[in-house]
Amino acid sequence: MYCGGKTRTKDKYRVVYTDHQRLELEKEFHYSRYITIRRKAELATTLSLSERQVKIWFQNRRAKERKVNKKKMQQSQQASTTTPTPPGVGNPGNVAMVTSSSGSSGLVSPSIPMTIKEEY
DNA sequence: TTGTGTTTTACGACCTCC
DNA sequence: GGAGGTCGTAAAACACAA
Repeated sequence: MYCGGKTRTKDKYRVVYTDHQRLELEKEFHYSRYITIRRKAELATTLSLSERQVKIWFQNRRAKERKVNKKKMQQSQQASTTTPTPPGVGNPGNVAMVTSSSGSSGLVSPSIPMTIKEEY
């Protein structure tokens, strides 16, 4: 399913996205962590990227978020073990929210929704 | 500078859902 | 079977202390 052909060429192992491209992708990610087919096509056009690149970017972005959340959880657990605070008090990272829907939006159900209804 | 650790693109392998 | 998900990883780009 190569959308735009090979992007990893000999002289360019990977390209660095511009600030504008990153910003737009981040905005879309903030709106919804799983992009729809339609939005993916739109973003790809407006940002001069291939749909494959947009898809990969979202995959990597979710991976990054999971990594950060994991780190946060470990830190909060360490804090709770080192300092004997009563459970349920504090927990700066909102752990309950972090585990399934992974934080910010809460738009996403824990089991990954393959069929996201098309907004717009 | 430069050595090193982290972040960012891109891909392959494997899995799930329709 | 195809599309798209996670996970692990490669390698360039970047940040930053020494």
